[in-house]
Amino acid sequence: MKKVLLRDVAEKAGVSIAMVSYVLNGQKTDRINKDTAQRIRNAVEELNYRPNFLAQSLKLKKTFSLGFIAADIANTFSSQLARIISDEADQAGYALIIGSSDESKPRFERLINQLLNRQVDGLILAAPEGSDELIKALQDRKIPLVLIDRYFPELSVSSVSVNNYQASFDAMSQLMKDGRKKIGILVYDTTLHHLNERVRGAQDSIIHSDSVSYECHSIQEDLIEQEVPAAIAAMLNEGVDAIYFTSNKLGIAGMRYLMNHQITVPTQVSTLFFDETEVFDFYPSPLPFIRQPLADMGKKAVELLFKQMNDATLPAEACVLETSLVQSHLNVDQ
Amino acid sequence: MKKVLLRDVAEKAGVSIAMVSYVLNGQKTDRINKDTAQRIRNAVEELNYRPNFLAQSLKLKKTFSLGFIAADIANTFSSQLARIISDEADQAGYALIIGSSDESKPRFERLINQLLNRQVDGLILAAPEGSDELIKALQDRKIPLVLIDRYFPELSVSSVSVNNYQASFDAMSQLMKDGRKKIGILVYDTTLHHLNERVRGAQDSIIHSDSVSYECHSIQEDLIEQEVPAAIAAMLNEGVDAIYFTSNKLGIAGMRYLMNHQITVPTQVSTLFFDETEVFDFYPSPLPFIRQPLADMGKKAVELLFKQMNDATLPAEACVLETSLVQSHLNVDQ
DNA sequence: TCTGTTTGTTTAAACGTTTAAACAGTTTAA
DNA sequence: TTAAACTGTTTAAACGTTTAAACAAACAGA
Repeated sequence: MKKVLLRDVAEKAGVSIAMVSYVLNGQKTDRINKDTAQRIRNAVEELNYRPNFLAQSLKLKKTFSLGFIAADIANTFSSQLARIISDEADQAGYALIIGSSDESKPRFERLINQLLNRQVDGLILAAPEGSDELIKALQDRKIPLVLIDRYFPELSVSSVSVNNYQASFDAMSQLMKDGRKKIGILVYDTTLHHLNERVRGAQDSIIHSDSVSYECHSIQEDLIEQEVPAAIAAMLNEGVDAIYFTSNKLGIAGMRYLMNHQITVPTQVSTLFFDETEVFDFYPSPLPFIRQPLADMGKKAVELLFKQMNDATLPAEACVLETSLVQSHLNVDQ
Repeated sequence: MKKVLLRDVAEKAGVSIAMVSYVLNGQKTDRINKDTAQRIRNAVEELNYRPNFLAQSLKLKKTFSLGFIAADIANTFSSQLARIISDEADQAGYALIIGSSDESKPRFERLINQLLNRQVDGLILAAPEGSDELIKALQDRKIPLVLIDRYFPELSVSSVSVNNYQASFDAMSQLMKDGRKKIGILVYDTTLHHLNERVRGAQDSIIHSDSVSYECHSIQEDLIEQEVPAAIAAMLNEGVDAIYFTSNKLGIAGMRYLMNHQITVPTQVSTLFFDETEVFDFYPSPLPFIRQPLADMGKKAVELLFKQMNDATLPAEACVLETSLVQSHLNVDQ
């Protein structure tokens, strides 16, 4: 079962391979004889010819594939994003190669090199901590590139993100309006700007009111299962009456602790999550959370990327999308 | 910022491009002058040369990439599998291109063609309903291929799956041992063999005991949100005291219904799930489930695929892995 | 001195496409 | 009648690698 080549089609149709190529690519249609064209199309059909993508790409210097490096593809946030980006790319005739850095900078760098070796036409990146110079270097090499979720304020690179500061600010206002007096904030110990913005927004909001206080606990990403329980225990000890989880993984670890210790929400302590997960469905009470517009983010990222691919001289564009504060996940459709 | 080519390196080192290629690929090491080799390596380093993957692949007729088509990448089962397969491929120096058929056969076919056009070296497929002839055709074309999760008993293709029948059989035995008398089974209305095996195993198990009865409800995949509530309502009406959800999506939809109607588990009705999800963490009582050995499945699939890629004449190998019945997800690590 | 071997390197074809340029034959315009 | 323009098709170079084969120089054995 040999591979069918352009040459085989040409032979069968009794023409040169150039003719087959022209017909297949719809070029010189005004010049080519209708009968010949039809003969070629028939041969293509009969032999079930499929062009070799590698050869095409090599010649055209375009692979019609995009790369997406997620922060952690096992995380719902990433996988849903991947799904949307994949669909968008697909619709435009592009394939998507997905990688997961697992928040490791060396791994991130390796993946980028892999993708570039494979000559992807553009990159969508959820960049891990400390990867700013790396991103800068890519930009200097004029590689079409869009950051998603995370971004570096000192870098002028196209990006899609949400209003982390405002979202947190508003969420805390809501908690205070609900009468919470002492708010605990859980965040990663990180330099990632978007996460710190979440904390800053929360703090600024709480500072406005002098009857409410807060305490902020930093968690090492790789020690979630140890440090989150400790932090929550400490908070509860301090009389915290609301906890703000600034990421979904922190939230899940936190809720697991609360459940294991029979601490009920919102009666004993109330909670607020950044990001939505299916797990909320299984908790007996509504759990309010900040929803990111995943679909819009993915679509916008692909859109910005295509823009750049079409015109490398275009200036960077930072797109900031609005989040929404959702009171409950339950009973939405029943 | 022009791309650095083999030619540029050769020029810089004052040798032919063949020499550079030989040095880079570690060939003819006994012949090549040590100094020349070093000079070439220096030039490679200084110019930061990266080989063009397309050109390499075209020449070598090998792309060092695998394709994985998931049933639904937004489903935890698929995304975790993707993660494992991706890691395994990565370790072997292969990239993974991921697609999601969303259980649609036409989409599945399109994805396969895309992947083959891109000359992937092998495929790992979670095949949707009715795709048996398609798989057969691929096999006839001698395309290295491993089925995962789903398989077709009438086809002799390499596959990795779990003991669906036995898992269900044992799970039902456990429910009966716990005193359940009337068991409801929820399954998709499908011809997918692995799902039907789950039902068959359950039925065979229950039939053994004449004091226990069961009823089985078939759900249309695209109407889950309507049909699952209806089925559960009907079951409860019939006095069912245990429900077996044969897939995680069915389980989640089912639990959402139970929660919205304040029906508690296991006091009012007990449950059993095929597949594990993070959502179980958030339910106040332990929820028993059948666990599939995801990591083993992914690893085995990659292993079988590599085997085939290395020797196309090898016979198909069906690998059936053992599941485990887990009583509770909670308190495992605290 | 001649032949054969070893060492170090280059030449050139190949992988499967795309496409500018060339070509031959026919028609049109002056 | 001759040149210009058009029609339909082919030729051949290019994309960036790999690698078999050829080559040249140095050396060894007779």
